Amino acid sequence: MTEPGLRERKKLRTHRAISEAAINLFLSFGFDKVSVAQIADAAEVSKRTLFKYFPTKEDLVLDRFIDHIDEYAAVVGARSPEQSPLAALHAWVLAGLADRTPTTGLSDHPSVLTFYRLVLDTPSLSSRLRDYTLRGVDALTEALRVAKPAEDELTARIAATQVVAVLQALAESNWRTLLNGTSAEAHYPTAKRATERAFALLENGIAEQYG
Amino acid sequence: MTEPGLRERKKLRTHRAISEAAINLFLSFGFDKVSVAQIADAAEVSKRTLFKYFPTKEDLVLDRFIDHIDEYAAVVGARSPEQSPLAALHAWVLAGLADRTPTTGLSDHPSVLTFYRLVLDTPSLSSRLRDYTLRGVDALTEALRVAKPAEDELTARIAATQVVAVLQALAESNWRTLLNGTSAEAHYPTAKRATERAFALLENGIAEQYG
DNA sequence: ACGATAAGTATACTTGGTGTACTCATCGTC
DNA sequence: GACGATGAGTACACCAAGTATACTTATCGT
Repeated sequence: MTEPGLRERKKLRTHRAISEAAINLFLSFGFDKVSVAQIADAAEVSKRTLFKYFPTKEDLVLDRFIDHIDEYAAVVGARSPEQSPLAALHAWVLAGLADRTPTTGLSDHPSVLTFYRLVLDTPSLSSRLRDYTLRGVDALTEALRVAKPAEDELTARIAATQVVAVLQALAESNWRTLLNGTSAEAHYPTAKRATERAFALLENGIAEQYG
Repeated sequence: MTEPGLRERKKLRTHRAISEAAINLFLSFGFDKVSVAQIADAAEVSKRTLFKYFPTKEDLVLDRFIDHIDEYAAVVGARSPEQSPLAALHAWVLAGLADRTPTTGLSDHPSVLTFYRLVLDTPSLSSRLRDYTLRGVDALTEALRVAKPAEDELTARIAATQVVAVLQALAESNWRTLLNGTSAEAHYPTAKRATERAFALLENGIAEQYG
């Protein structure tokens, strides 16, 4: 186990400096009111360096989401052997709600809230976030294939698509409620009920409602 | 019923001239190898005019998809009263497959194929296409609410999300098969089976497979 | 200490998209 | 059939995201 050298530590610091400068400016003035040149200035690096760390302006914000794109797949992959993929995801979402994990959309820490507001009302950010989400579908498809090799690829893909779409819709619904002023505390029971409902729809289909 | 005046006809012509110039150039050289300035030149209009007709470069290609955004919602809205929303969508997809409708991904007309190839291997185009798809979800959510007012908004939204995601995945799977060289004729039975499977998953859920 | 390697910079460029002020064609009305 | 209002189209200058090139400087392994 080698320590990270000076070079690595400096890279980390530069990364953080740029990211923080960007977020601060974005939160103060709005995403489109701040140019990357201003951010580079504030972080005391050249524009070229900035783009070496963050390939696009959007990534300055969404960088923090990237770690989470494979989360669904990871949950399925790490489940205990007797647990089904859906059961694992279900339990994980419920735990996330109880913990007020940002991923579930039920965190009302001010910083998290402003962050989500930024994303939701900047179209280019929402759009690029969806790009990431799509990669999550690929990962989950793969995880489902591993979990149940008997099912064919298309089935796994369809199921993964449904799961991601539903969980995403659920989280977004929670965000919007919180952005409207409801506290996480107050919304918790409703969010829990919505989750149960969503998993019921996933598991048993929508024929009962719309078939 | 008034005839379209000269002004309107000229607008139509300009629109077509720009669109055709763009598609030709894109198919010949690739989306990122052609600048909007070149397209404006080829269409003999100013850059400013081009952007009056097509708000972004991507829209030069995706303009033709816009008409189809609300298609799912329209199908649900126009169904006969005794038919359920899902049944209407199901029948419509099967009819589309039989007709080789481009929307279903089962058309192997060369022009349609090159068109889809262009979209699939240009990330910015795929991305913007997904933006449109999302608007389709909104429309379908609304249509489902009208169809079954007893269900709450979140349920409708979740169901709509699932439907759109699944049908999209189906179409994309068909495209890829056709782009790999299989004829629409040869793929038809498989595509039909996949559709039945997909609707079964939608209607009855995925608990049997992954629960 | 030293040479390889990689981080960072300065500068100029391309290109998508917008703002402004203008010309010119079409339209409805008299 | 001329006439003023309206809106399509143009020319030109501009902004900002991202890239290419050629360079300097800091860290690393030997």
